[in-house]
Amino acid sequence: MIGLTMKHLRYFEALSRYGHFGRAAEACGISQPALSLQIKELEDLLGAPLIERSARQVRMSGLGEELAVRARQILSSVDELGDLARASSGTLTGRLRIGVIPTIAPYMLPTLVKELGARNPELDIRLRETVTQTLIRNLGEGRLDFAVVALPVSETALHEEPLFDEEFMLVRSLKDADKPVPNADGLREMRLLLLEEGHCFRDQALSFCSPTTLAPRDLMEGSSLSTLVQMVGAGIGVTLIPEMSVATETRSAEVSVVRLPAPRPKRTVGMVWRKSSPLAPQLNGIAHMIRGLSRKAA
Amino acid sequence: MIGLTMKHLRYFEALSRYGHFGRAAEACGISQPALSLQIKELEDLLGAPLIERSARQVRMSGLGEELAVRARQILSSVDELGDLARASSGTLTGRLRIGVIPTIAPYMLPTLVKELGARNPELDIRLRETVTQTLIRNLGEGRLDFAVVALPVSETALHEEPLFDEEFMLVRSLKDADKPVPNADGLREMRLLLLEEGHCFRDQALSFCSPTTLAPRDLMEGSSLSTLVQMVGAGIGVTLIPEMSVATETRSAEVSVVRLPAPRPKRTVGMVWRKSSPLAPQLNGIAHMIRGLSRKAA
DNA sequence: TAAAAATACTCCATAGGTATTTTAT
DNA sequence: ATAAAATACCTATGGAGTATTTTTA
Repeated sequence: MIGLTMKHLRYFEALSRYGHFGRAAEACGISQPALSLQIKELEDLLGAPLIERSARQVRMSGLGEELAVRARQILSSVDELGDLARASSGTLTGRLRIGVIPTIAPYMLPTLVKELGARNPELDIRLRETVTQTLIRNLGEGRLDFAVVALPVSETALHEEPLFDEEFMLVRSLKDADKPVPNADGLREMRLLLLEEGHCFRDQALSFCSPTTLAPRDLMEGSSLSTLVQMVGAGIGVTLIPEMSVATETRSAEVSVVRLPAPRPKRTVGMVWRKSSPLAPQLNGIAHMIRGLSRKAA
Repeated sequence: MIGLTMKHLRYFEALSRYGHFGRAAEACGISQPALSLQIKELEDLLGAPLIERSARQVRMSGLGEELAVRARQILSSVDELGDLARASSGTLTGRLRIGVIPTIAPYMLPTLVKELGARNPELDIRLRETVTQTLIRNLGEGRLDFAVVALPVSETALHEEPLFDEEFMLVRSLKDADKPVPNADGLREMRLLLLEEGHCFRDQALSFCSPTTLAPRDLMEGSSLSTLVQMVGAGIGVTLIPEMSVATETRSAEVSVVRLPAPRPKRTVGMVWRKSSPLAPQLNGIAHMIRGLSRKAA
């Protein structure tokens, strides 16, 4: 493919993403005709139509779809070259894009960002908080440098670096504080407050209460651990929260927190990054640092 | 990595390959200063030195080595985009680069090329005959579209498509034609003629005669099956050759060819190609065609 | 008729050429 | 002294802009 340029790929990728010449051109910071021309040139180069032009909508041809996928891979590899160069300087510099799931972010980010910033003053830290599924996709697309999630994620292209295990704690109303601590069977009889669909912590908590597909008798949903704890405080039910969130979430709530009996539910918190990431040595360093921090906190 | 172009990668890849600005420039079809400029620009872009300039020799820095590897991968992915487009036309067109090992090439290529050419008049067939190891490397580098070798090759990036199994035949002097057919143990007592190092067929034949590391008592080497058979004809020893070569190689030689007793040595002949190859459907078609040809020949 | 893509043209940034200088052996 | 890379300078290709036309829902 002599004659093919990065611009061809960049512009075509944008077109496939937006499905609109004008929008794609804007995203690329060029004019619509400029993009049109480059796309046409790309089609000439490949000798086959990439989009079905019906003047009102942009539809990818089969070849176009396939090319878009490959173009994304190539562009992501190219972007990694920049990381490679920055990583070679040894120290962590430039931009670092971190993704964290919502049930970890509020409790870990403050110390993590503070430490990272202190040790690498040059570092431009960008954060993204969303569910595991989205983080994994973003990693694959090269839009994140690493993510902190509950392991395993089981993606062959990603490296998993365990950080620490942590138990789930039972949160219940103060007036239940004297009652015996329930086991998994007991929990199933209570009104259990859970995060909404999409959060892995919801699934982990559920799988503890009902290893089978049997759902707990009564179940309510909230969108953050904070909300759940507040609801418990209001006497609406009980919930499970990870150990690291206890200090923050129960500070302003009138609730009782107890450790559950064995088999104690737990999750493994870890970092994940692309196996191809040139930042691997630095990321391992960060993992080491986090382990140090969590040991100090414990 | 905004601003990075294919040219940067192409030129740098050439420089890393030739280790010489002038030679690399020539290979790229540009002048030496033009290449110098592009390399310098690439270094500025990445913000780090890629080569150690000591005026008399070009040495890659650590970063340079790593970049060269990644550049090769990217360029090879880019080259595949061209195949993708050609493949989308359904029929096999353009250039098809085939690699075949020496113990298959002379017996299979004539019919293969004839059939392929007949069915795809537009096809520009390029051939390369060399040992498996080199073919595999060439495949990985994107310099071949597929190869015909003895399976398995066990490369995770490559797809293996078995074509047929074939036995090894014993070739001995005409004056031994009446003697009983030796087994593996018997073979070890004879003077065995083998291909020189590097040919997988040599290893396959050896492993039959001496499953342990025990080498046969007496061993001589030749550089082609043809030579080996001629040597046998001259009464120098015995040798093993694959079934497909029997017709060709024994036509002009005064030798006796017999099938060996069980466990009969055999090899699996198959095609291999990059799992990412867009030509996969067409290559499967070729595999199908070859199976048909070999059935007819049998 | 209105929104979106394709054409027409103009301009300038830059890739690449030739000629030359610098550098290290 | 010489081979090889860097520098200087010039040219021309083509990428991108604005203005406009074509297309079809």
